[in-house]
Amino acid sequence: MGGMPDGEQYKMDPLECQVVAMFVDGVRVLGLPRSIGEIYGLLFISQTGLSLDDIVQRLGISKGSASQGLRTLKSLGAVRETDGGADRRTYYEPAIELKRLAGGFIREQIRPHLENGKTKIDRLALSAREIEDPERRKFLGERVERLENWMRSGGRVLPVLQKLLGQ
Amino acid sequence: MGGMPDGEQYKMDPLECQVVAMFVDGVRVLGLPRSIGEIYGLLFISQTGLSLDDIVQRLGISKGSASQGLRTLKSLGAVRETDGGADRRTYYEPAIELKRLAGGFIREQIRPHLENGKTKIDRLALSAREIEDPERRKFLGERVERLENWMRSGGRVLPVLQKLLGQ
DNA sequence: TTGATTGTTCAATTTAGTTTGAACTCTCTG
DNA sequence: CAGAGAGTTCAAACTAAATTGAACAATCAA
Repeated sequence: MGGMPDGEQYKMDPLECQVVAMFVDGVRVLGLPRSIGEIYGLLFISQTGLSLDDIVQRLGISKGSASQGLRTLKSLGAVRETDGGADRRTYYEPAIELKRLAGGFIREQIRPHLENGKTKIDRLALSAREIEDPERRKFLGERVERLENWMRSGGRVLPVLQKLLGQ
Repeated sequence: MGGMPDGEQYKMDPLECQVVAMFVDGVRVLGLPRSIGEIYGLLFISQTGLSLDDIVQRLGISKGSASQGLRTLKSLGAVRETDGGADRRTYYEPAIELKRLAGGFIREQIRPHLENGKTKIDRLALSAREIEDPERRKFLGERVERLENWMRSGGRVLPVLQKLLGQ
């Protein structure tokens, strides 16, 4: 009789909220959606793996959001699945080694853009060579070269980054 | 009689459009608004400095957007102003050294978040020490330590990054 | 001082991106 | 095979962020 209404029993405590809010801020810098930060933050501060339903309950977000967020986190290598034993559910745990997190982010979010950029610059270089006016053509050639330099620098930096972050 | 309608005479040519589109993509990765990419891209591919009105005309964006975009680019050190001689207008030119661009971005966008994160972790560490349950307290202490490590790594990486990008 | 020109500000609007939730698939159990 | 539980999908609703544009400030010239 009486007692706590359904849905109240899984709320996060203030400290957990603090951590979740911190990660929400953190992922915004990386250009990822809020829910990703919430989910990772909750996992980060939880002592045991959590199921999709646990996450939905504690964060008060929809199953759809949680499912999509977990998919992204998996693709980034930021969470891993563990089999719940007898239970039919999947449980999720966070990867907490910076090396792994940074590696996943670089692989999934940065490298593709670098590749893409290189392709675009190649196309640009072709267009630039077609320009009639020699002075303009020379200028464009210099700019294209500059862009190619930027890309080379980017390519050189990433492995160093990963190395430094890998402890 | 006849002739080109007003507003047509300053449109960008296809190659300029290509470059602008490339930079629009580029800045999105950095979490900056589209207009920033458009403006920087246009300046990057222009042989002479451009006034605010030039930018408005060629990109077909509002004066407000151009003004705000230029402010951000200035704060990032990505454009510099040149005085238009007799002209009362200010002209803008792009900074094209990767070192300068990366340095500005790190200073304006990354460092502040790192500082902010450190503050939040300090507060978190205090909260964590108040927890009654010793097992939970120990776990939280470990997580906080992990966060502090991440921040330290971040702090170490930035100078190296700048060095590598500085040619 | 008045009018013209350049650039800024910010409330309202528009756009882009995220979240929801109902419908669906898959798999397991009895 | 029917039904229940777990998880996914995606169109629609919602929210956050960028852009517009009109009013405003600042500066200069006559």
